[in-house]
Amino acid sequence: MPDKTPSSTSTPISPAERIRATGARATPARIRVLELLSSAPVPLSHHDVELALGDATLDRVTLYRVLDWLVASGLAVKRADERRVWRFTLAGGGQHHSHVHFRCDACGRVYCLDAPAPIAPVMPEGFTLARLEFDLSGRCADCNRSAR
Amino acid sequence: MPDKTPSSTSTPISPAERIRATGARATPARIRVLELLSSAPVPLSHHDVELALGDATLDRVTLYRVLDWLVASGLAVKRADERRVWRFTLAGGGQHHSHVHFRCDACGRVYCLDAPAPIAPVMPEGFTLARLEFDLSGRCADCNRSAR
DNA sequence: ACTTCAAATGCAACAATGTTGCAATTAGAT
DNA sequence: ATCTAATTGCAACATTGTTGCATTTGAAGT
Ligand SMILES: [Mn+2]
Ligand SMILES: [Mn+2]
Ligand SMILES: [Zn+2]
Ligand SMILES: [Zn+2]
Repeated sequence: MPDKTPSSTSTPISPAERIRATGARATPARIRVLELLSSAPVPLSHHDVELALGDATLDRVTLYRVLDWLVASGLAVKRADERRVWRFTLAGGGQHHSHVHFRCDACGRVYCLDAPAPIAPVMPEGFTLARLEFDLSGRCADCNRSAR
Repeated sequence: MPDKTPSSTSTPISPAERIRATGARATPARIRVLELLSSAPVPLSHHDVELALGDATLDRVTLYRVLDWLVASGLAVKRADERRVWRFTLAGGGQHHSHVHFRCDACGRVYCLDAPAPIAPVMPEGFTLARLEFDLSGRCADCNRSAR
């Protein structure tokens, strides 16, 4: 049964459409950046996006504004990585969360452990839990070895 | 029974002594900053220290170097706060670790839950676990209420 | 198609935070 | 008191982020 939804085609919503759906203008800058976030396998920093845009470069300030607008409009999510760099991901896809990470205090590398995420504690009344992250730190094998 | 430790007085080790114990020079800059960290009830940022130094101001770069040296020498610990500002604490006091935090995505406030810290997973061979942190995020009661 | 105008952009200027190179100073050993 | 490597101060630079304002443009209406 293909496409029975009233007043919509079966085509997945395009970046431009998702932008217009918020009531704002679908500009090339927003479309291009949203496309990048959509296809990126990992969260992108401001700098990553700058590089990925290549010759079709946006003004630096415009890019800051586009990224923040995407977040404000609910289309993207902004998170600081372990090096305190802001990274942006497409909103909605809850699948990448609940990781268990180990950060080496010596070399800074981050390891993604495949331990099961711990069970969420009971939240205080009225709180909504969206994401849960378990971060461990210490020294990695490499650094322990080279330290003697 | 006061003070029976061999070759030491009962006086707590002074900042200058702790610095010399590392083999480095006890300079006014290092002593002053270490004193500040010792008496601070909360982790201090570079800027906090600048302000606290008042008229006895150090050069900005020297302060960066002193703080980083304190960390490298093991006398202090450097951690990013939830606003991505580096904050420094006296090392050793292990009591503040293994907290469970909740950060509200809407208002940014951080709540310190009193849930028990989860059990550490088995570490890969050669890894040393130093600290473990369980971070939850979502919306707090205040923000959920005002959102409707 | 043409007009209209708030929304979005580009650009210049600024601010905050952190880094590097190097000459001058100084802690602490002899 | 002298000596010297460790530390400091300063100038210059880099990166990341913000603000004000003149110009351009998406898209709604004609
Ligand atoms: Mn860049
Ligand atoms: Mn400052
Ligand atoms: Zn390591
Ligand atoms: Zn809140």
